[in-house]
Amino acid sequence: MPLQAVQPTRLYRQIADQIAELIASGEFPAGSRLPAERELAVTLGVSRTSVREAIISLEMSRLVEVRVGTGIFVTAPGAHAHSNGADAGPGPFELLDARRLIEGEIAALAAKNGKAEDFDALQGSVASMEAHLDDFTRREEVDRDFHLRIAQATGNSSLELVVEGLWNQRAELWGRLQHHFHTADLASQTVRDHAAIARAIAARDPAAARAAMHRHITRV
Amino acid sequence: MPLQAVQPTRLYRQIADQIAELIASGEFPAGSRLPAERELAVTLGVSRTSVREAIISLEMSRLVEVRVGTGIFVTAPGAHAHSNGADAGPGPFELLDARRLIEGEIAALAAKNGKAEDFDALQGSVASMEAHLDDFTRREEVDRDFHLRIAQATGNSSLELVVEGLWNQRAELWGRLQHHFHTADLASQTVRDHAAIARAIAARDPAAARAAMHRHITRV
DNA sequence: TTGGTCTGGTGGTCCGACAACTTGACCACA
DNA sequence: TGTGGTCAAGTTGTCGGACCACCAGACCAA
Repeated sequence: MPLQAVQPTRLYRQIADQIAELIASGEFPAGSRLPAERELAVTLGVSRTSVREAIISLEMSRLVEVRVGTGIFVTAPGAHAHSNGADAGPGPFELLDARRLIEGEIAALAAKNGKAEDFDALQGSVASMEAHLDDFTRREEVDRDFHLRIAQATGNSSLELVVEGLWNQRAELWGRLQHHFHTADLASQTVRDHAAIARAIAARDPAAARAAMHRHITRV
Repeated sequence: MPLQAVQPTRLYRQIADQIAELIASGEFPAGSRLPAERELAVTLGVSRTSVREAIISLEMSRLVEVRVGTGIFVTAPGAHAHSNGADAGPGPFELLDARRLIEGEIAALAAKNGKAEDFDALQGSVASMEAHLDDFTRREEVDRDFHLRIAQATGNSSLELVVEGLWNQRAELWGRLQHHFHTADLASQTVRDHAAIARAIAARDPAAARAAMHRHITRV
């Protein structure tokens, strides 16, 4: 197994992850106020600058809303319905259904068309996720990357764009969703699922690949 | 019209927008390096802190990639090609392959889940195309509309977005492709194909719907 | 009751400093 | 020749402190 690249973990990401997890765990319910930036900085033992950067990244993910002079608030689910009005967007179950259908077929096609280097890349992605089991943000990136690589393995860049679109839908959903189940259990389950999918694809078994992908997404 | 609420514009937002526009306009091509943070700060007449916050927001949007100790780079990976003219993007055959795979499955699902009103809409779309056989632009619209309605018939708005994405890819392709075969023959063949697909879906026959869609796209 | 003022707390921005890192040039040694 | 070490310049990362604008609530006077 080749060595994998390491990269420095930036502080603001760790902070953002911690806060995101607290929100997900219900420590900070939707609509509640977070501690002040200065207070967070002292509590976390970092500078206010870093806290601010973390808050901005959370704001970008629509997890949090900053009100000048007042405080930082956990985004309430129905908050931006007013500005968007009619555009409800697809629900999480629709998205998962769509992914099961499409990514299942793509996995099958990847098993048929994939090349050795694609299989290696998938294997590497699984290993990378295993190595970052406790890094929430990193895990999300690797997860997305894994599914994109499968699409890449089909040799069809159009399909790659389709999968990218699906993940963008997912990102949009993220802001509207209140709770997030991100336990250690689920993370390791995801790793196992990914490994199974990678195996089926590498074995060039389209039916097994499709089935493994279906199982994976159903479980999610 | 009553007064509308004003909101304070935060600096990092304005900066991020400016940089994003420069990237979109090709001023900073994919893969190129942005000026250093300090330099940007001087150029924009703001503090480095604000520039950093803007960069983080761009990083969150995957528009930009920060390499510690080296610089800030416009995200380049060979995946997509919107702003970069040199990059090939998906070819027409890739796109058709992708459409055959995905729209085939969607047609099958539409046959399973579709409602009577969906079938009517499809039927209406076919009739509309028949009525505008010699109007090129109108035909294109109806064609796109037909495929979108099928996705709609699945009752899954996520899939609708996927099909929309595929047609956007197609639109982009046209910008690069000069000529098109648009004979009267092909037009009437398309009408017949669409009619066959609509029939199969209305008959709630998933296998037939998938097969009809495959035949249609293969012919194109 | 109404409107003004004050006050404490909050986020927004700026500045200067230093640490950690990357890169390339240069140099000593085998 | 080339291998590895050292150094310097430039970059992002983090820090602490400072000041400003803004918000909310308390308080007060007409």
